[in-house]
Amino acid sequence: MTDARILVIDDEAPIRRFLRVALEADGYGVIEAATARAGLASAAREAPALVVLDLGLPDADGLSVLRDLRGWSQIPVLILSVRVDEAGKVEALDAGAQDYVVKPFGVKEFLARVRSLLRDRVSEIQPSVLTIGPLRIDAADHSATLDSHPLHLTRREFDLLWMLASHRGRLVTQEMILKAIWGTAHAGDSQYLRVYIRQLRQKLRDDATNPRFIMTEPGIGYRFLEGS
Amino acid sequence: MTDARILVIDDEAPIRRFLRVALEADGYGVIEAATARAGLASAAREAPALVVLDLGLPDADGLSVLRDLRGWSQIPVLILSVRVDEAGKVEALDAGAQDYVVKPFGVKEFLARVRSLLRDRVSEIQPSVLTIGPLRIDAADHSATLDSHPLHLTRREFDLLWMLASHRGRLVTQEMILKAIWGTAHAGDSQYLRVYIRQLRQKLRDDATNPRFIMTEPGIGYRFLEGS
DNA sequence: GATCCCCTTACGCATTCCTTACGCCGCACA
DNA sequence: TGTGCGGCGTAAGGAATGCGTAAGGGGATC
Repeated sequence: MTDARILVIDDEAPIRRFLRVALEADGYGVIEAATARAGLASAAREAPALVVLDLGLPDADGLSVLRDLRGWSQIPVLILSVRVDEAGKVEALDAGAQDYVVKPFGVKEFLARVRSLLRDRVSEIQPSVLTIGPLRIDAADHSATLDSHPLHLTRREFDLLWMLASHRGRLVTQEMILKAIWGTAHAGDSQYLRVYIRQLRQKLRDDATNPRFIMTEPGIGYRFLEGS
Repeated sequence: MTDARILVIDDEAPIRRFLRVALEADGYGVIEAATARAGLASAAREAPALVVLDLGLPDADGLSVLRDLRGWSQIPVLILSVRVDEAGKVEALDAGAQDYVVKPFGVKEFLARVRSLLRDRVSEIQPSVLTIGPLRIDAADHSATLDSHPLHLTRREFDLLWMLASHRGRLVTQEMILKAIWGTAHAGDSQYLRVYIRQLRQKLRDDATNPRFIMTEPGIGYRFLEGS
């Protein structure tokens, strides 16, 4: 039915498994993350169509995950929580969540809410494999090939490539990239970016002054050029 | 805060009044309809930003209103209902509703859900692209074209162009521009302005004495002329 | 213990920004 | 009609910033 991928951020393995089974039965791909840190990293690397976020994470306040995410992404977020009080709901929704479901919940309602969230955004859903000219990028197994030859990319390099390529044609600001890959605390360290952009370009056999792939937008950020 | 108008379709006058008071307190305009028929007519006539639909209407099944609406409109719909069972929720959400709130409900949560639904549509309402005659300016892209030819603008030049063009037709004082682009500390350095106005005009092929775009208002500021 | 990856620093170069200088025009005033 | 003045437009050069590039240290992994 659909190849939309959904990121589930929850520290409890049974709940993750429960959600995985339910979502996969509806035809979605599921990515799991057990911690806030891993969840944010996955959100940046995988560009899922939806994030299901449990607020009861051990390593960080769930809302801080949401706020961090909203610093660089508009991916819709469905919150799971045991809190039934209004203040908690209001806080989460105002922090940028699209929906809020109280545990325990019915799986049919949950799936219906997921369908509703994804329905209006079908056109924005990223496939897990991008093909741009001679370049092929697979988010599922973090591999990339250029002219059918495998590219040996490090994690940071792949994250950066995916971030740019999944926004192909559009401008991506330095701040967005830094927040997504290095975290909000490093939003000003643009030097990181220059170093990794350089390494990426080298592996893509790209030229900074006459780029095939990564175009610099001086003072703003970068843009991945659209393949013909 | 906002001038979005919300259509409330509910047959019970006290509930309509209750919702009106709450929504207006949050700065929305409210349109009331007491029947399915009147609600659909209002939705078509007023093009509200959001529809709040109570399923317990006397003259028609609430879901039929929703399905009718979805036949010709993508206005987001928030459902109110007394039904707590999953089947009812699933049916409504799958019929095209964006959210489903069970009565009785907390007004704070309700308002937060309204904000959430309207938040995502702001970008659609407020486009980042200006088109003025042969000139096209895209704020999200930081790009501009003149007669379909790309303009190579520096950051300052683009900021200045956007400042003027987004106030098209209206007078913009030197002080406003200087404070916005160079900061309050440079509110008196009108020489900056003259230099960058000059560069902008050059790139826009504009003539200071007989301008197509940027008209000087001596002693006060500048005005971006309206395209015909 | 070797390798790989990430972070960090340094430096040259190009672009952009700021700053200064000067000419023109209209206006006021004599 | 001449003169001074203020505001604007224009030109050019030095300062500052931002980008690309190279290289090396520290820590994790195997």
